[in-house]
Amino acid sequence: MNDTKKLGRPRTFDYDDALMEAMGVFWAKGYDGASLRDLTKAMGITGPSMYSAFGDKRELYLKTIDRYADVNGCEPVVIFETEPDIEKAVRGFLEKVIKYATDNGSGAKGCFLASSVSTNIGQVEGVAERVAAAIDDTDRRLAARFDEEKEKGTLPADFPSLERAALLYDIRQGYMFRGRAGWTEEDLRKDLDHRVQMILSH
Amino acid sequence: MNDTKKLGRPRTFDYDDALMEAMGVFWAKGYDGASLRDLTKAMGITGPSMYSAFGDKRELYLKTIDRYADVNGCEPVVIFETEPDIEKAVRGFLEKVIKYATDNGSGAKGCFLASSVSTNIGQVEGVAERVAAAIDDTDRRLAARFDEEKEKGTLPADFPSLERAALLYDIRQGYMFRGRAGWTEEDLRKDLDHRVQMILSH
DNA sequence: TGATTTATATATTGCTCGATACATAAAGCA
DNA sequence: TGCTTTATGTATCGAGCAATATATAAATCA
Repeated sequence: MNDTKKLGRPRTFDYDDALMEAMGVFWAKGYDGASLRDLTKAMGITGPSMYSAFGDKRELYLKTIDRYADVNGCEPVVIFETEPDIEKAVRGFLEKVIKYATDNGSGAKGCFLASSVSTNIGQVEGVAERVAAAIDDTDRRLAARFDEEKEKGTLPADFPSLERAALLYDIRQGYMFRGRAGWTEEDLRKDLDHRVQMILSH
Repeated sequence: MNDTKKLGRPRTFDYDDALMEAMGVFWAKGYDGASLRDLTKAMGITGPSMYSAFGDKRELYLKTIDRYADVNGCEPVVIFETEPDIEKAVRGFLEKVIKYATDNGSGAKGCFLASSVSTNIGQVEGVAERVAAAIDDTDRRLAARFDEEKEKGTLPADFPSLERAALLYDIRQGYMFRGRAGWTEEDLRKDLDHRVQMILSH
């Protein structure tokens, strides 16, 4: 679209790489906790470069969200979509969610959107719409998989795909919440069987 | 225990009232968003009085949490405990949650703990333990009601009270999340019947 | 080459934050 | 009535924040 050659000194850093680094900082420290110093240091650029390339802190944040939504589908959802057996898919989804929710390793717990960004909904303008779109998208992706199973006959024709998809999503949110409050992987795994059964019950 | 008369000038404001005012500010603006100016103005006291009476901002926050946990049981839970008919109790619980989650009136959405405090778990020391205790307490209160129904014979003897209680709690968390992201009451009410049925299914 | 344009680096801005030093007011105790 | 203790009010602290002004470096275009 815009093929016109650019004038002036070219950027000396990679835009997308810098965005990914910024995402990591926001993920680990949250929006308020991530200072411009933290961000620009991780991105390997100086303050003015950040402002000229991304606008301001808020715009940078929104851009990391958009990038995440475009590229990184949350891993649990990908597992749910690719595992052939539907019961294993549901179980695999929840197991991955539990792993994410209780992994203290990197400092970046859970799905960026569901776990980190979601806490800034009321605080940073533009976040709510993006989170809402992400929830909607995930609901639909999960429901689509259930619909496939209905066509294959693995699930009954009257299986309420969208309701179960939304329930699965909310269960994920519950796990994330409990994980952040200190529940261990072992704790959360206790009613895994029960929940898999509930999701697929008819 | 400590009946010794106090020396010196007595406090000219009511401790508990000030705490409730502070809670309102934290509720509406979050921990970071609530500045000392906001807090002391709402409490009707000056900075030094706040520090001498409550310690610092973080301690004030923790004290509002403890006070909320002691006094204000979340209204949905109370409804669930008092409504005689178990199906109406579950429905009433969820309806109240949806109301809370989508009410834009006061600026203080949802349960203070589940909706506001929970977003600061990783950020403010001492919050995680309190939230964990609150989840645990709520799980048990919900499960206790199911157990009562089992004794009355309204629910089957093998009804998994604790699992359903935890599920009910996580559904609440999901509603809160969607509400904050912009879902309307009408949106959330759509699969209310489905979820009531799931919670009570056997 | 010189002119233009854009990115970078240094240094610094004004602001708000949480927290306090200081002096004063008001209580109990002798 | 002093003396001690605690709360209050004013005024302000240093730190850290997001954001910029200014000058310099590196590219394209004539």
